[in-house]
Formats: sequence, C-alpha cells, structure tokens
Amino acid sequence: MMVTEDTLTSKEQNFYTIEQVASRTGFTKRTLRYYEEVGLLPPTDRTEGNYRRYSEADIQRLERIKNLRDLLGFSLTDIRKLLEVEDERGQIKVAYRHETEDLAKVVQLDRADELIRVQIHLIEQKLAGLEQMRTSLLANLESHELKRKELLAHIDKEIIKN
Amino acid sequence: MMVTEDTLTSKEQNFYTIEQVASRTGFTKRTLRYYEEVGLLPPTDRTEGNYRRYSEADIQRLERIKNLRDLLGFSLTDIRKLLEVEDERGQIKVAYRHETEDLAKVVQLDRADELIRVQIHLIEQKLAGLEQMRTSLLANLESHELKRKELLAHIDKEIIKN
DNA sequence: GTTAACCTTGACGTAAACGTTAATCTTATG
DNA sequence: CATAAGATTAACGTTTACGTCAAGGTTAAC
Repeated sequence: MMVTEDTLTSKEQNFYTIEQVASRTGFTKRTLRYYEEVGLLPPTDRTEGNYRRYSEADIQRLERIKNLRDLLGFSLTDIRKLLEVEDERGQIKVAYRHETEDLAKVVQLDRADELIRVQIHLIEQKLAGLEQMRTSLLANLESHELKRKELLAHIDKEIIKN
Repeated sequence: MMVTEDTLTSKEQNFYTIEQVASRTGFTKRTLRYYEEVGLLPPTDRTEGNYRRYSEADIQRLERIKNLRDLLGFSLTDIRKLLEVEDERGQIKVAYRHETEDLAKVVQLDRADELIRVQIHLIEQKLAGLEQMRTSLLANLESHELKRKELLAHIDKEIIKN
C-alpha cells in the first residue's frame, strides 16, 4: 500500500507524486506526462526508482498553464511560447550576475520586451473582442427588460378588464 | 471569368458566394461547408446550379461563431448549443405575433436571459484573467525600463572614465 | 519476500476541426 | 459556344490533445 500523505517533510522541501499533482491541479496523469513530453513543463526531478517528483514550482507552472489554456483558450503551442518568454526572462536575471557585458544585457532586455509586447497585443485584442461581446449581450438584456415590462403591463390591463 | 462584385443589387437582397464570405469572415471555404455540415450554420439558399448563396444574416452568424470560437474558446459543440438558444430567442420573437399567452412570452424571456447571463459571466471571468495577465506583463516592462536605465547609466560612467 | 498499489515507457487509438485531392458540374465572359 | 474560374460532393489525410492498454519496474506494508 502507498502513503497518501507526503512523508518527506523533513527538509521542508515538499515533493509530490504524479497522482497527488493530478488531483491537486485537475490534470490527468497522462496529461502531466504529455506536457513534459512536449516541453510545456520541464522534466521534473526523479526519485531513485525513476519516479517523477513534482515541486511547488512545478505545480505553480501547471496552474499557470491551466489558466492560459482554460481561461484564455491558448493552444499548447501558444502556451509554450509564452512560457519560453518567461523562462528567458528568468535566465536573464541569472545572466545578470554572470554577464560582463552591460550592453549584452540591454540587448537581452530589448529582446524580452519585444516578446512581451507581442503578448500584450494579443491580450488586448482578445480584451477588445470580449468587451464588445459583453456590451452586446448586456444590450440584449436591456431590450428584454423593456419587453418584459410591456408584457406585464398588458397582462395587468387584461386582469383589470375582467 | 467570374465577377468580383455582386451583381444582384436589383432586389436590395445582397447575396454572397462562398468565396466572398470566406474572404470577408476569414474562414476558409472548407470551414464554411464544414460548419453547415455539422449544423453550426443552417443550410444556406442555393442557386439554380446548386451553388451556396450566403445572406447578410449568415455572415453575421459566422462573425458570432468566430467570436465564440476565438475569443471565448468554445468548442463547436458548445457554440452550436449556444446558438440554438439564440435561435430559440429568435423564435420567441416570431412567436410574439402568434403566441396568445403573454405569460408564456415572459417565461421564455426569462429563460433566454438566464442563458445570456451565463455567457456574460463566462466572458467576465475571461476578461478578469486577461486583465490580470496584461497588468503583470506591463509591470515587467516597467521593471525592465528601470534596469535598462541603470545599465545605460553604468555604461556612460565607464565611457567617461576612459 | 510476496503482494498490492503505484510508477515507468512505449505504442496504438480517438475525437475535434479542419486540409487536401479528385472527379464533376456551373457560369460569366471573350 | 468554348473555356477559364469557381462551385459541388466524396473521401481520405492531418494536427492537436490527450485516452487507453500492455509489459514491466518500484515500493510500502504485511
């Protein structure tokens, strides 16, 4: 039998089995392996027996993926690109300590910004479309409200007449 | 050779070939036929020679479908259900002239509103998620701007020193 | 140390949403 | 009326995003 609770609370480093991550994130185990396979999630740590061990960081990345997929409707390819940009940004921060050329840093910042701006543009397009849809739907509700009043007034008249 | 402009402006009834609809909506011709096949778009009128003739109403429905698909990320099955609801609403309007029961109309309006509200809720959730993403990305740009200034200042100092 | 529960990697299967090709028919000009 | 440009259906192909075995290795508990 297997434990259901995490037994590695010793070093405060919390790890999770694929089963635990599946139940906590809502993804299936298959999906978790698939995301690793296609490069959405970097290969996790492994145990001695080659079992995957997920970290808190992995889980947070998965939550991010879920938002991008379910909330924003991005394809996995889109998501991978988005996350690659973020990863690159992370690496820029690391490079900050090892890079000797200040100019090279600036160039990398410029590159990161360029990609971020692309993302923002995409997001703003979706925002505009969604807002338009919303106002249109709200207008529908308004017009229904009017019709409802008319109908109810008419019904009242009928009642009074009898 | 075929005309590129519509030649049927006689009865003010504007019709479009599948090619024209494709270029105006951004869907491919294959997709337009497919949507008809799976019941997303009701079978259009046909010409004598069995060519599809799209109306303005068809185009508007297609724009709606595009929004639901691209902006909200609904599956075609979801969209079909949503549009079926709207069709129901359309039929309510027709029923407006034939329905004798005012109360029945009100009930149907209520039902329609309920479903519209569900859509609005979905949209607002997506809006919130997108706005959060945008502000987060904008914050990134800001912080990069700061770092860039620091780096450039440092570079200037180096230059002056030499 | 065996067994049940859980993991691993293939590898093949599948549903959705179209793409592509083929064979044939229409139709607006020259 | 011939013909090029565009339309039709039918059918098979493709991509994405996983589902589903199958064959075997691992581990905790008895």
